[in-house]
Amino acid sequence: MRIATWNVNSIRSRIDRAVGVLERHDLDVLALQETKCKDEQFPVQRFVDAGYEVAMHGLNQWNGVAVVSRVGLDDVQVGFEGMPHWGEPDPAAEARAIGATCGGVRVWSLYVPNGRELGHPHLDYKLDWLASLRDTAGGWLAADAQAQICLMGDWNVAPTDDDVWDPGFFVGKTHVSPPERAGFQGVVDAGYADVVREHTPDQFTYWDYTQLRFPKKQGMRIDFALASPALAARVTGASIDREERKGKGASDHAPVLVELD
DNA sequence: ATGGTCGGCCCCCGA
Repeated sequence: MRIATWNVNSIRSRIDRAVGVLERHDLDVLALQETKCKDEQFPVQRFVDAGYEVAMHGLNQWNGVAVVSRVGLDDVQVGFEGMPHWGEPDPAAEARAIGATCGGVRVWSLYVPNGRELGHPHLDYKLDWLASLRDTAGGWLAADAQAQICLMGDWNVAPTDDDVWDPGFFVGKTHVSPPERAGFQGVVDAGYADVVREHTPDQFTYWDYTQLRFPKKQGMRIDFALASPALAARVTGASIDREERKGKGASDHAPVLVELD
């Protein structure tokens, strides 16, 4: 089984590339973030034509998440228990998390709040969001230690200084601050392991569109697949599809892929 | 080379 996560930065503008990713990597499941469209605008048929089912949740031109699967798509759930919201009274309205059971694996597509800037209320929202995820996902493992769960998506956190091209550049910026790193670590401490890093040393997943960041290799590692112990035991490999970042019409993120036995 | 932001309720905001 092969699963992946990708911040697609608008599914409508990149549907050809998305189908290409599925087929090139022979993926069973793909978690998408920043779909940037309402559900009725989602190009579902293109995935159906390629042999996949889709569960999505997006209410506006921001955010938006989806799970694409060809190995079943059961028990779809939008948001998680206690998920904080921003602006909208309905937690589901933020469209930042969707989960489904695919081929026996509980897959979550997550789009962690960006935080905007240090001191901004949105950063508090981000930290609250990560804390709620930690508590809820930790609870799933407390209820079933053998659960096969993958929390994957755009975490908007670079957990170590090795995960940014120049730590000096990021002093005073979001994504690297101690509270954000603690928020990420909290989910790890709740029992979820990054199963990609060991297979992709010194690789980034995101390069800003500006300043020629990609050709200059000035990126960040902020997209992760965190697996429960039972699922982590099945991982046989992982990779980051840097090729997908190349050329006209690329997302600013690269797909992150995980192979399971 | 991969190339000088990009996407979307689009001239401004969020990432």
